[in-house]
Amino acid sequence: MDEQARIMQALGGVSLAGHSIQGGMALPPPHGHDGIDDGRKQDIGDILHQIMTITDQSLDEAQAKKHGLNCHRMKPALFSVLCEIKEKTGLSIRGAQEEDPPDPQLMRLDNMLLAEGVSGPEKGGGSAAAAAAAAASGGASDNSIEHSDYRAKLTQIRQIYHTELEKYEQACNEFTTHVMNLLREQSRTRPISPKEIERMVGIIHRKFSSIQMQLKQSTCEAVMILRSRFLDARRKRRNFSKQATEILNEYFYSHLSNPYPSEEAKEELAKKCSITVSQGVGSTITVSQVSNWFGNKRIRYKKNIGKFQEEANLYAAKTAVTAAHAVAAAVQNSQTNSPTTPNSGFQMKDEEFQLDSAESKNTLLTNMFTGSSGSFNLPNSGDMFLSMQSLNGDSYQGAQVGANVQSQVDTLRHVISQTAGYSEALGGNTMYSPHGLDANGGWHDTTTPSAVISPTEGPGSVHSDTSN
DNA sequence: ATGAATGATTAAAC
DNA sequence: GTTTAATCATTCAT
Repeated sequence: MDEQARIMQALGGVSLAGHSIQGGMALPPPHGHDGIDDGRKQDIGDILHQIMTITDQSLDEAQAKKHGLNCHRMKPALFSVLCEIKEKTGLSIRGAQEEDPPDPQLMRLDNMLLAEGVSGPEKGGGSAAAAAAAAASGGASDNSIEHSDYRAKLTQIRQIYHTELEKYEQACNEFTTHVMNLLREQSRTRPISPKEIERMVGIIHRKFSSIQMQLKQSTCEAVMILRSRFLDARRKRRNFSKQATEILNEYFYSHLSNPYPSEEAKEELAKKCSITVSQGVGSTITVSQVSNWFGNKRIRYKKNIGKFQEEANLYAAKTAVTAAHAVAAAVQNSQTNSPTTPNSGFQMKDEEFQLDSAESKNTLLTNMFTGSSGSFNLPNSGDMFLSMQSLNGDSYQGAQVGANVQSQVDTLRHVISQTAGYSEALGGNTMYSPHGLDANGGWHDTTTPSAVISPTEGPGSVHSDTSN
């Protein structure tokens, strides 16, 4: 009967997933031993000794001894004596220790695991299914794509938790069965009431549930760590790629008078930024990230305009090239083409000037406006600004090119105004307020005349709907 | 190591 | 819902 051996092994210590059950698991000593006077009868002493040591014997030995024990002539007498003693000592389970009070900490852990979706009903199948589902719905919701990684990891934890829990449960049942068998067997040689067995089972279950609590505890910890690492995105903040920042800055400085991109514009910016960065490790940039960026940018720009002047000039000049080119194209177009078909001229590919004239025009414009020496003062910046405005508002009113150019007017305006105030700002006086910012520091509503919606856009531009 | 830059979060206001 | 202002936490540059 190898069951005996297995019980012995089980009693020696149960090892589960690294946790070993030690101490407290041993069977309680048979009751009433200390009630017997020493050396009452040699036979009894022998039998007791055999009972005590039977578990140490090998299988065959034990089998033989047990047989001998059961056939011993004194056995019935000893049994009744043991029964009597046991009754007298009255150790027969008092109160059965009431039902274990629900441990508040255990309840807390249970609740948390349930709330985290670790111990609750399985939703979404396996980890792969969950991840796939998250990825599938990613296009619709930013949340799920952001948290798909988190969910995958959570499912992992959940799986580990469940398998471990099952293992514990199984081991607990196995162990209980073994102990019960052992006790039943022993009940033939010593008196054991069903109550006692019940109590033993209770003890075993308590031991195992304390181990389960450890498991729950560590699972909770794991979930907490996961939470803090994944849900708090600040922990894994990555800087945007150079290109993405450039795109965002371009938009910002070319819409300086009203740097509040519409939802649509944000989406487009996010798409653009994501495309340009798609190859790299850099995460795709979401609409909410664009919103964050603009929020940060606005407040930081406003807070310390001086610090952003260089950058502003850079981007303003950069887009000013586009604007200038657009204007030039428009002018040329209006001169050479029929005003009724301005589009054909305006849609002239940007690659042209980006290839052959971007460099020269860029430096030209930059030098012209900002003055490479840094001391160049634009005496008639206001005139230039006005001329620009009239260019846009009057000469081409009604023509769609004017609408398109409008979005660049901010840029030119900015370059001009920034240039005008450049030395002052560098001197530490940041009192000067650039166009688009009112005295209170708010972006006033520059009433852009019907020009905000541009039906024809250059390849590099983002749909700019400044209404709203 | 240290401070600046920067993306994200938060509360409060609209 | 969005925006502002303050703040946090990380990354980058020195």
